[in-house]
Amino acid sequence: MPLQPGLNLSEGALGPQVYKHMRDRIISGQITPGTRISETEIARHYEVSRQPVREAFFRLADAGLVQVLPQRGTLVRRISIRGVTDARFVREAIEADIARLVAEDPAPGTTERLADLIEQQAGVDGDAAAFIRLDEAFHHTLAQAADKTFAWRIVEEVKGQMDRVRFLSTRYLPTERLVDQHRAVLAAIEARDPDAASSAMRQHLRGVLSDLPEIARQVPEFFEPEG
Amino acid sequence: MPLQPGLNLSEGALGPQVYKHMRDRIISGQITPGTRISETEIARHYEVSRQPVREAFFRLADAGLVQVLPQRGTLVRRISIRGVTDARFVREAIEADIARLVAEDPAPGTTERLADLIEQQAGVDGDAAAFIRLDEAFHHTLAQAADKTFAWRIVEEVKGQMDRVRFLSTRYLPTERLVDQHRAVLAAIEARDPDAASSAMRQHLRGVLSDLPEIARQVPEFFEPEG
DNA sequence: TCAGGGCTACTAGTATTCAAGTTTGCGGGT
DNA sequence: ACCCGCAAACTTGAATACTAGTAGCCCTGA
Repeated sequence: MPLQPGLNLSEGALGPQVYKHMRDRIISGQITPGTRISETEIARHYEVSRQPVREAFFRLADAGLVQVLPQRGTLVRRISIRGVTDARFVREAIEADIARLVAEDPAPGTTERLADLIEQQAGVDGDAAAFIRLDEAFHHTLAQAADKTFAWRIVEEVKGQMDRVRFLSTRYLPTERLVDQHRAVLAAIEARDPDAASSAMRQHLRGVLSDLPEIARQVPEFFEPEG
Repeated sequence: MPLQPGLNLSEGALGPQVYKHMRDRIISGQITPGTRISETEIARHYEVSRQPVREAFFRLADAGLVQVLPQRGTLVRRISIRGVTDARFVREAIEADIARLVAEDPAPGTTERLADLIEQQAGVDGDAAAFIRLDEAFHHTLAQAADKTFAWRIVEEVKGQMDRVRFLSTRYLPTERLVDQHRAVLAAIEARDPDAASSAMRQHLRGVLSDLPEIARQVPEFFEPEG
């Protein structure tokens, strides 16, 4: 008899479950930025005690998704343009090097798997969540091919900030262009051209946020007031 | 009437204080890797309740410094060669790009500050902790000059694994060579040569761990058995 | 009407208690 | 002497109780 909203039961610790759930809700925009949430409120919602919720909040705060104000409350951070571009910087640095490594020596089966993912992406139409999932799979596959699972953890940690923006641009996601960019990365890898792979990845990750200013203009209430 | 070992009082939350303290103790090798520690034990030691200690343990686990085994105990992770090189990979990717940015457009006063730090480093003799502190200041200054404080947070998170090794090589720290590498980075920046700055940084960060295998051979009990 | 002060309701931080699972060691039986 | 099994003493996970501090509201007084 767990709970009504998501689902928690005796399969694994509660803290991480709450974290994942809250993280998804924030990144996907189900919780409006600026909303004030409280530990007790969330605890009631999931029908657990404050303890696991606190753990989740810590990690969310580390990820920059919420802001804890002692004795005052916790609120969902608005998207900071600065924060998003900073996240992109880190991600670009890491993934450019990963692409380089893969191009130098691709693990067997890598190119096939990447090509398959790209095809699936080309077939997606309109479903932003599905596309983002496939996009994540593409990048994750590259990281695995380079045998850099730890680096991928860092990327994941940072990626959330970028995905928040991408969920906002649901209808405007230029999937065509993104798929082409993935193709460019794959082509460079197949050509065993590390420099090309690296720069294709950089171009891709910069392009992902090309419409950031436009989105910030359209939904200003989701964004931190400019500094 | 706080406590005997470190010091905690009514200035800030206890959790972060415990985290910092434990982190330092682990990174500097004061707690032997493989040691089993328990929340209650540490709580008694700091004369606080288990709650803040738990928070600290979470973050230490995230940083890969401890391993929490439910219902069994928590133990200080041994140094994993794989983990250290993975950390270096991430750090190299980020800091190479930072060095590139700084070389493209150094903030005013940057080169002077870097030169000053290098001089201080050259003067250090034998004191590993002091040298590591100055080394950190050098890299931190670069990050600030590139206006990448967020990226620096990631670097810090990852740096711990590398510093553990460096603390072990107290006497063998080739400070001369490291200072020279810093000079190379600075020279590239002063020459406004982004490519040179980037590759000098990469070379530096790879060199830092050149004696890693040797150290692992000398103090095998600090290291994870090879996979 | 407006300004000031105190009270109340709510927040997160901390401490304490309870629960569930694992390890360890002792003791009896073979 | 050895092995099996049970029980007690740990461990962390979760829930509850308590503390301290903030903010906002209402009431009072001018």
